[in-house]
Amino acid sequence: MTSAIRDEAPAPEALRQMELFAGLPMEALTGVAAMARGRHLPRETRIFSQGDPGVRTHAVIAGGVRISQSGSDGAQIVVRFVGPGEMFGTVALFTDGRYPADAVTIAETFEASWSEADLRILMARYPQIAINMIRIIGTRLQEVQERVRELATQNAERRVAHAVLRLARQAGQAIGGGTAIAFPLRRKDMADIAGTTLHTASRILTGWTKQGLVASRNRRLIVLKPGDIQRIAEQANG
Amino acid sequence: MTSAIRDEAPAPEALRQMELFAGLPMEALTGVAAMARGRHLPRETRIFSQGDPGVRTHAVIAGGVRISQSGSDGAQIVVRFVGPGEMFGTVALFTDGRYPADAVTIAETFEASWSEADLRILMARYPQIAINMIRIIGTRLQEVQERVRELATQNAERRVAHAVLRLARQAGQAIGGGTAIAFPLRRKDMADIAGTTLHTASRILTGWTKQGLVASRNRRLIVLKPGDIQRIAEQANG
DNA sequence: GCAAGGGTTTGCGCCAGCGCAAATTTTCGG
DNA sequence: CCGAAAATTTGCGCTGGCGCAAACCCTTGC
Repeated sequence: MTSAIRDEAPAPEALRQMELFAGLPMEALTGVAAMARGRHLPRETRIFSQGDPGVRTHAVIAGGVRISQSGSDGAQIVVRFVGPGEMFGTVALFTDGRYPADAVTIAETFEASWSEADLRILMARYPQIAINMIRIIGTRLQEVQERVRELATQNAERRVAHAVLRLARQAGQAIGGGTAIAFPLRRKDMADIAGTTLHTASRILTGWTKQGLVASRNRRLIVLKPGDIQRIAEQANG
Repeated sequence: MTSAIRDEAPAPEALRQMELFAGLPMEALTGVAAMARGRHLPRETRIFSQGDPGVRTHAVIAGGVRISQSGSDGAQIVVRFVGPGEMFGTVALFTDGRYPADAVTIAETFEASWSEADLRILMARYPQIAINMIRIIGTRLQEVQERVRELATQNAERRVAHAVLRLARQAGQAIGGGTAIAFPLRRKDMADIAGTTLHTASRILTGWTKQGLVASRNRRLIVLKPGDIQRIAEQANG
């Protein structure tokens, strides 16, 4: 999977895994692949910045990207982490044409992208792509909505628990005795995801570590007892 | 505008105003109108409940609808208020087929709706509808994202200020010396929108009333000094 | 191997705002 | 117009978690 990280067009087989192109015939995937620009990027590379005119739609083939947003005041939050097979920067095309957030790689990453013009051509030719996109954005809308509810009603520990479970589901890989989250994550990242501060996130995770619920190996979080974390996420406040 | 509240198909002209059908030829609108089911509903009528299988897409022609969501714990938030020309219940069609929230009228309302089958037929015939829907959901995604950032980084007063401004922009109508929000809004509603409690929302709004920034006339909030509220919304915390 | 710098942990004080409860006002049916 | 029910306002005490600051630890380059 990580063996093919080079600067070239992505393989049609890789695209089949992608939510946006699901259900397309092989012949279509070949066309999609031909229109793609593939790029191999080192970690901590900025792909686009908030406010940039959004001319391309992106997808992660391998690696990971952090999407973060900052307000007119300095305040910053992490919108989400994008892993293999997921799209990002798509919404900009159809709204005001500007990227609503920053995108920065968090590891060595192979990324594919399509121009707005090409994507519209593809959509016109294969309406399934438009339907897929509605489903993708719709699902994301529901997830973000869920996050709003969490922020409004749950305390910090529950929010961190939810964030950890979400990340494990999205980017977890089995490791001896637990599930490791693929990306390296700083405490600040966890805090920004869960909507709390560095300090509070640190306290919570340290507490969990002492209880043996999670562990950390060089910036990578390992979930040892998902059941217990689940319980924290679900328990009533207080 | 409110004169035509009766139980019948909506006029094609009314549909032209709707974001989902923008840019369609008149002949298409006639078809869309023919497929619609129009209903006149008294206030506090439940249109659908969270978890119901989502078989129809809805639009408000006149009146207003409150969309609220409750978690597995009892906690509840107001997702948004839907005014004339806006759609609701659309996302359910393309994701898991269940409504993700409750919809209840907050005033006498004329609502139109389309079946999933009809909507898919329309989309196949007029691809512009699919594009419109992507833009609508995309815009909403950005707004909700914004709300996440607010909740994570701003204090209660700023959040209430943002909520009031958003409502005034969305459903404001000029009234002698100010902008009135069309719907009747309880303190609890304001609290749920801003992600705070009934009590805190009450204190804040009472404070503003004493300073002459807002006024209340039978449940309807009137914004007297939008500039000052804007300033509160933008000021740094503390 | 060591020093420098970034990331993390932790102690401590403080306050925004939650929650309870009671008083007050508004709404609404009859 | 009256009384009951609902909504709103307000006082008060308490606490989660923020913010500062210091100490600690772990990487990374030389």
